[in-house]
Amino acid sequence: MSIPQLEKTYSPHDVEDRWSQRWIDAGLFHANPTDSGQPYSIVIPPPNVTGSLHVGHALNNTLQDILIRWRRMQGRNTLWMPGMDHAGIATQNVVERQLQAEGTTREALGRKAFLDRVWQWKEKSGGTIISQLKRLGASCDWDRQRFTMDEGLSEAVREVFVRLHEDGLLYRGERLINWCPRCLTALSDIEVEHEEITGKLYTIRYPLADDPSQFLLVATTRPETMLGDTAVAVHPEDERYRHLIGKRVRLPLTTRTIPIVGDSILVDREFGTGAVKITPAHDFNDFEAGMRHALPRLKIMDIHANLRVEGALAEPNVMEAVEGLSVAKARPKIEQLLIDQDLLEKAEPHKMALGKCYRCKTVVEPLLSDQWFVNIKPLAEPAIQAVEDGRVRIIPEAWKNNYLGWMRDIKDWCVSRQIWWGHQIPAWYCETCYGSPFLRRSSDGAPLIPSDATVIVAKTKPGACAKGHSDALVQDPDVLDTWFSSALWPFSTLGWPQQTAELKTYYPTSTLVTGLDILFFWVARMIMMGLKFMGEVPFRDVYIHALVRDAEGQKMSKSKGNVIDPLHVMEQYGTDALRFTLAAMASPGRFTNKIWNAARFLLMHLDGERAEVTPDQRSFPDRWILSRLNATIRTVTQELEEYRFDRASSALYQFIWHEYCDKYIEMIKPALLHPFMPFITEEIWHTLPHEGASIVRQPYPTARSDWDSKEAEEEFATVEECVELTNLARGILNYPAGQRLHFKGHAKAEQTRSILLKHRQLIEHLGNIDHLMIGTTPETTMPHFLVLTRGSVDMCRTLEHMESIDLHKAKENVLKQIESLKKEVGRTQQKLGNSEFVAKAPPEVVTDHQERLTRESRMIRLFEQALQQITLEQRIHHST
RNA sequence: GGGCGGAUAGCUCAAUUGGGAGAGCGCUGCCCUUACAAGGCAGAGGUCACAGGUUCGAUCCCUGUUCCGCCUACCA
Repeated sequence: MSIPQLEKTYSPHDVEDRWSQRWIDAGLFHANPTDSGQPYSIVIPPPNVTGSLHVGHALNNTLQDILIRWRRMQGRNTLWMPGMDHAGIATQNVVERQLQAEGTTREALGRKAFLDRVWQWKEKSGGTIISQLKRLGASCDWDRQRFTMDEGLSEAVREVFVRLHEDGLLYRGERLINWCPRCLTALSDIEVEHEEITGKLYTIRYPLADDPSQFLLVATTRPETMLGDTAVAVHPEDERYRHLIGKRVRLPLTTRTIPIVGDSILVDREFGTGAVKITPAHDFNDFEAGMRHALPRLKIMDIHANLRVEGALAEPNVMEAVEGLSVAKARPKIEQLLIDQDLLEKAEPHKMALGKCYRCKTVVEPLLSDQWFVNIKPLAEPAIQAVEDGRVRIIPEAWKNNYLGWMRDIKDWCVSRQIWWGHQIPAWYCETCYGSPFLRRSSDGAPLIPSDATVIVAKTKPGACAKGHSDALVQDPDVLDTWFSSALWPFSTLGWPQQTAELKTYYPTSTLVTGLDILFFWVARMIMMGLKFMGEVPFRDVYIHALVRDAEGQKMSKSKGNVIDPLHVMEQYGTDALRFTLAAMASPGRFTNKIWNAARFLLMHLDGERAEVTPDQRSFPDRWILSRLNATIRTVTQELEEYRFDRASSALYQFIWHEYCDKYIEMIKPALLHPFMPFITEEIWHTLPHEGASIVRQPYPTARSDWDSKEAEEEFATVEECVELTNLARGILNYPAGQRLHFKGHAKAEQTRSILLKHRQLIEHLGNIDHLMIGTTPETTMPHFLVLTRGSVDMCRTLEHMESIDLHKAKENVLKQIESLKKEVGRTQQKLGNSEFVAKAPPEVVTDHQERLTRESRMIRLFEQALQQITLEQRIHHST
């Protein structure tokens, strides 16, 4: 039977398309809870339904796939659960932009029609990233794909919401929250990005009410909010201001007076003037201070962050100047008005942090509104414990402290969002009980539920309220934070709240693979929710991988235009090349071709029947490479256990390229490499003699002790030493690379001599040697030999073909060698001359230095002889 | 402001318990040697950020400094 041959170069595209489809058709990635094998499961970090594959996804999913394929080949009952996230704000933004292009808005469409529209979009083009993940070779169980807005997962969301509420871990209330004036929704604390900017610190004169000739100097970075001031605070122990506490100041630009209060928490005596204005409705600290002093909250901004100062009793010209303006536009107006009234003491440059929406980078404003919050401390406590006692391992461990620090200082989680795309909050209010219809929000017509309306939380719409009214129940118009549903992902995807076989088999999952950027957004919340609702951690190991950065170390982002498109890399070099590069952080392209050609070479030489041969019947090169293969199997397996993808890949690279390709070309074992490079290994595996339908389910190689061969490895080391010495001699004497030469080898020990005799032909072949003589004494007789030494062997080089070498250059090379050797000898001698070193260093270190000295000295002597020989040759050469 | 991590070859990074620092890419030179020029062989290139300390000996341990990154924070 003829053996199929490979094409001259590897063509990734055909191979990848073919195998992707066959793997899926054959159901090779499908997991079954009743299958044998210890379960191994991973839930995918669900990509946004709007997303497309970027290099971060490629890295994240490559690493997961390596783990999954490896464990599957090890015979584990392996599940990789795929799916997508509905990404509330991001997705809503996408569809709203489409509407804008069509000249309409979501408000014009109405909630129902808008949501239909989003679903339509999702069905049509929402799954781009899934097909891209398939192209990456991700061996997910695609039959089980989930979406956070699926009915099952939505049920889980409602269940969790109701139970949290029953347990007093969820409440609704009016608080100051982070508000994005562009997305028109509340954000949680961690959805705000802080950016350091240089603003101005304004010092403003607030006249005392009972003596307007006297001023209290107040420092602020946000002068426009002064219209909402309801007090000024000083430190109660500050001698400068103590006597003013209880008095009032006239609030500039308004007709109001406000009290001076003493507050040791808010006021830092060292900063600014030591007096600070309090604006409880527009600043988080001031909100707290306002509570302490029972101050009124005066709202002066609308949801677009435009000034609405009706209630502020602003002076008419002030009102006229700033009403309806954005913060950015109002600030210089206020500054000018203060200057006009001679109330601005100074304005100095000042560094400060500015909060921006992580989705759209709009400046967020603290805004007073009714929102839903998760009472997080009782959930955080067990989640801290789980990491502290190691039920969840964070790898690398350096991030553990990061997690613990954040969790210990965690704040209540604002989970309501004022958008439409998402899980609508399962809470109802009775307008009949309330006594009047709820107001309609001006922006979108949704009901504006007052803080004091009685709330009914239930999984489905109740038939009637507690008092039996059934005709005017209104559902909360808000939806939940996207991360609320993704926090449930490890168990909601497995069927919870139903007690499914999947849940029983695959929960807790084995490993979570993610980037650091969502440690708090997602990982921490999954741990909290998993412990609360499953009574067990959601995963054993969290592996946190690096974020992919560009040449300047910047995060990649579309707006910076510094993204590497993984699809482009796959196009150019193939998927396996991308995967291996990401795993190893090596450079792309070459490795696949190397493997391809090694396999090609093998196939050219494969013929006849292949019988199983025991190791001791094998040839020397066979025994050596098997022993090295064994070592590689052990290393790769060990490194994968420890999530050292980089070291595992470099071990594979080292073995395949340098040991297998460079030194041994007679056989191949692609299976070990399969998890890293699934396509090319599958393709090669099928051309090789094999049993079974796919490499995907082949047993992962394990080291077998009968392949270990210390003798073969030692013998090969000697062979290599000889070859390296001949190469060195070639280099020094600058012979052309291809020229075949004579050498004479001398072994210092009888055992080494027999190795040389045994492998004479191999050395001749690898060293491109015409004839290797093996002598008993090194030939140092002038003028015929150059002798080099290393470890156990001397190599003598007959000085022949002198016409083809540059003697002058050779001399230079030898002198250079001598020079550097002498330097080393000097250092070694100095050390050995130090009596303290000899006395205190461990004996083996001293011995090592002595041996080094002997070796180095001998090499100098040999090179000096060589120098004489060359000089002599030069003379002969000249005289002829 | 606080915390964490980092600074090693031109670039990206290794070096597990303190005893002459390595790889990949890039660079230089020589080779199209029938598996592979996306290749082979050889080579150059490092005050291990800086200053002290401990030690016979420090890239490694300790202290301080500088610079960079990330997280976090209410100096208005």
